[in-house]
Amino acid sequence: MDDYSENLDLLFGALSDPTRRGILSRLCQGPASVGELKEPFLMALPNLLKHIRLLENSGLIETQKYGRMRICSLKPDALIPTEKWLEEQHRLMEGRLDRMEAYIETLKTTKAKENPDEQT
Amino acid sequence: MDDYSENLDLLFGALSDPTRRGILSRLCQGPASVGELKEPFLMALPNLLKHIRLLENSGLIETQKYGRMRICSLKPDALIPTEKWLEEQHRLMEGRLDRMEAYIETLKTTKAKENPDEQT
DNA sequence: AGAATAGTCATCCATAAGGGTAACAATAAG
DNA sequence: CTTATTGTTACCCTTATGGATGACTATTCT
Repeated sequence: MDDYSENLDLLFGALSDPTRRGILSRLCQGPASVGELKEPFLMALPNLLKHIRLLENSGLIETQKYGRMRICSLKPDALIPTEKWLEEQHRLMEGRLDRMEAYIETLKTTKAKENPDEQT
Repeated sequence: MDDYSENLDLLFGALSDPTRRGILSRLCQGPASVGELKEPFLMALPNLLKHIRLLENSGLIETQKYGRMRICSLKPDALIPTEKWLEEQHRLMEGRLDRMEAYIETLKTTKAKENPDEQT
């Protein structure tokens, strides 16, 4: 469950742009050509292509040429690593949030007195 | 449930870096100072501070000064928008993936014959 | 006061993002 | 063959990222 690490950069990075999230949402309704995907956006085609390439590179979509058009489609399992990471965060967080005030109190009262070996 | 849109950029962007994900995971175990957060990483403090500032700006963490140290802590609900977005994607995807081959077949066989009103 | 510690600010650098335009395939249609 | 459509490549520009360093502030310790 740590094999995804490298890919998480690309996945979360791909999701960090509204154009790309829009493309993904649209592809949920089925595959679409580059031109179709461009429709809702004002930007020029080459820019949209760059987003598509980035999505492809992240593994979130795949594309295929049919004649002169390129059809893009979702790779539905591609989001799983991101969901796993988020779940893991929740697991780690479990029941540990209430330690916050206690921790800060500890910092203010005990300071370094009892940890003489803690440096750097 | 669409109010999060602007913030998703920042949230997913914040998650797209291993250092920042590492910081978040560590903060699941409770608040920590800037120096403590730096420990596992090789980079210099100023760089780590930039990551912290970015996380803070994304709303994923909050920080507070206690004496000369800055204590960072998770804002536990901050990840919710990302989870909602992912869930929404799943909802949209529901049962629509099997249309893929059919769609492509349609493209190959019917072409534009029966859609004379479809342009641009 | 003086020294150590923890953090911060200012630069610098290389690369990537995200947008644009112009020119150029390649395929399809007439 | 000629033209239109669809996508692609090559640049350009501006800003953001992610790293590094050096100098500096603010607090704490002695």
